[in-house]
Amino acid sequence: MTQQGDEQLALLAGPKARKSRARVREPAAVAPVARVVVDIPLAHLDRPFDYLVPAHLDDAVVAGCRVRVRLAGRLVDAFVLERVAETEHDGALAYVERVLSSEPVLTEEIATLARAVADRQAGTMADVLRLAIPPRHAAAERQPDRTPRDPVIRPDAGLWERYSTGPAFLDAVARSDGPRAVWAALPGPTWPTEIATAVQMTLAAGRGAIVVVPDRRDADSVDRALTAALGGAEHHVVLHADIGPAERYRRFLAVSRGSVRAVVGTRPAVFAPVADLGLIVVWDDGDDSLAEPRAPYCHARDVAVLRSHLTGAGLLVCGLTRTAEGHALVSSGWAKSVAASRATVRQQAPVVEPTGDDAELARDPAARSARLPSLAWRRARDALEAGAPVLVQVPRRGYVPALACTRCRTRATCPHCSGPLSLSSGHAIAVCRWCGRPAGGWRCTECGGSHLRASSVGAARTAEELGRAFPGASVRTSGGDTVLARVPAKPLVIVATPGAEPVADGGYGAVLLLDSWALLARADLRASEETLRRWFAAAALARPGSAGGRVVVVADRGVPAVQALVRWDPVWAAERELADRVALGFPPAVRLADLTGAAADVTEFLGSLELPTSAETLGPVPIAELERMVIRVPREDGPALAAALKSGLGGRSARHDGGPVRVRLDPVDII
DNA sequence: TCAATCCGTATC
DNA sequence: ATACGGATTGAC
Repeated sequence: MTQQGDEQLALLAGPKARKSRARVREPAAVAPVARVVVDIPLAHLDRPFDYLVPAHLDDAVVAGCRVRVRLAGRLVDAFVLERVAETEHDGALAYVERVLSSEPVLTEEIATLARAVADRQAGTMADVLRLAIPPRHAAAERQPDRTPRDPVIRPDAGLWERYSTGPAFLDAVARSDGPRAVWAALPGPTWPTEIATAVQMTLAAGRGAIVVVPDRRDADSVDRALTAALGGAEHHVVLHADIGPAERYRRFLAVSRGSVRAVVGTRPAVFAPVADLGLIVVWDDGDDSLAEPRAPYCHARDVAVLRSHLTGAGLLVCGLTRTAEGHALVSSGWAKSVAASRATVRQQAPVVEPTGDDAELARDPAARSARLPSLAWRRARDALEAGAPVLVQVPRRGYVPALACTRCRTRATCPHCSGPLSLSSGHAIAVCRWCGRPAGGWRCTECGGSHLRASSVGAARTAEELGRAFPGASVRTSGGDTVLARVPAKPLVIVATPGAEPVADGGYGAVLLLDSWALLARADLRASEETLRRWFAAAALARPGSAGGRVVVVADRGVPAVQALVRWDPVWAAERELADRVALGFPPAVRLADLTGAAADVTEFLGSLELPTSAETLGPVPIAELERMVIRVPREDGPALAAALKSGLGGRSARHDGGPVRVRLDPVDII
């Protein structure tokens, strides 16, 4: 049947074409059908297609390799999922046109994972594979493999003994039990070493490990710790954008060919084809960098959860703070909590002192002009006099102001859907950024106040202003393009934006957290969690309280985020955050879909969906020239929601009607 | 009656 | 996307 098609083609094409195609193809004798996934980002083509393997490509077409096939008349790239004996397709099969490389870059495990991620996100497998498999670089394939050498394993579980359930977790890793844990790391610079120990244990058990981190800086820290733990740099690879395409593919091959069993890297590393995976670590899962900004908009933590679920690999979701999503894994019973006892925390954490921003300003005139509260100024001066560096965290510019109660400063939320309220310029009445309803007659849920104001976004104090407050100390800034990695144990003032705080040798004597309102008042559902993340990241660089480490946070003592910092209790904060999200109907307690596009397109698309009966639609909200609708379903209906969206998108792209509608599930930045 | 064009559908 | 088939339209 299939040969027929080929002969017909030859006849119709006439002598000229026959000349260029001298060879009449015939299918391979064994398993002549290649099931492929085509690299086309169209929802309705997101399924396997069968092609015949011509006899002359029999050896070259292997499961997982890249090929070129003809689909609807044009040549497209595809990955071979498997070779099978028969097709279920009714029509004639076309032949595989070309083999780009026989390198099996798509393993069965990653194919299954990519399918699951696409299904969860209402996206296509092709989009996921574009993240998971780097572009080919022929030269790298020709390079000989490194011969794997067993790493020197000298497990040192000491650091993990500081956590009550830490040793149990490591034991389970060593037994290849696939333990799942959510770990709140103690402050200080040891977390990369603790992660390296867990990786070491995994390798010692004969399994592979992946560590996913938000950025290059963290990748470098874990890289150093792994090099130290494994007795050399040859037992692991580092994956991030800065290494370039050729090197990226070379390292990918080292993993897929099995010469390296440990990987540390940014977002895409969660898809690394590590064989016999024993552990996935996701560090600092609250960082936005772990969320894919383009389709399929997946979050590395969620991918890791799926991968752990599909393969039985262990999972360690961790950070100095804990996200509501991380805590949900604990509260559902799927993962265990790993945290230090209160006594250990008191030993390791710095002393945190809040001071209101309306508190007494420092008497020193220079400190006054920098608007430094007296307490902050005194703590910094004491540290500098003791010869220790001081870290000042200032926020980046450009936060969208939200509305808050004038009386008690509680952030104003929509009475209808609990979305954040905002005032757009020229409008007197506050409007919900989620459902678009005007919030007339608003009342504060905390104090009953009825007046709103835009939370002021304090301008970041300049380094010069702060420098004048501490004559004699030199001031350095870290942020933007100039990020410092380390600073010496000298009386320096370091002004840094969140995420750019350098590590100080021996720790900072004092850490000042300024402009907290700018952080807490962000028009973002995750404002509180994010603020805490940034505070903990900076505060963790201070010396322990017993060694004189002090943290001053300019914020109201009564704010829960401040309490969490003072008590150094990220688990308590996460419990609270999750409870709030359950009460308000936010992820991860529910699943949200964000549909954004031209108003008519969004309306039409929404109308075409066969949503689960539990679905609640919110909106529309104008977003620039476009419009946003939000669909909310209970968590258990998440798969049904994703399936409905996928099928709706499939219909749309098949009929190519209407303009583009962007569909994101549980987007991190929804406001 | 036939060609040109439009629309809908499948793409292996 | 793009290619194809069947329906539809319009000119002779």
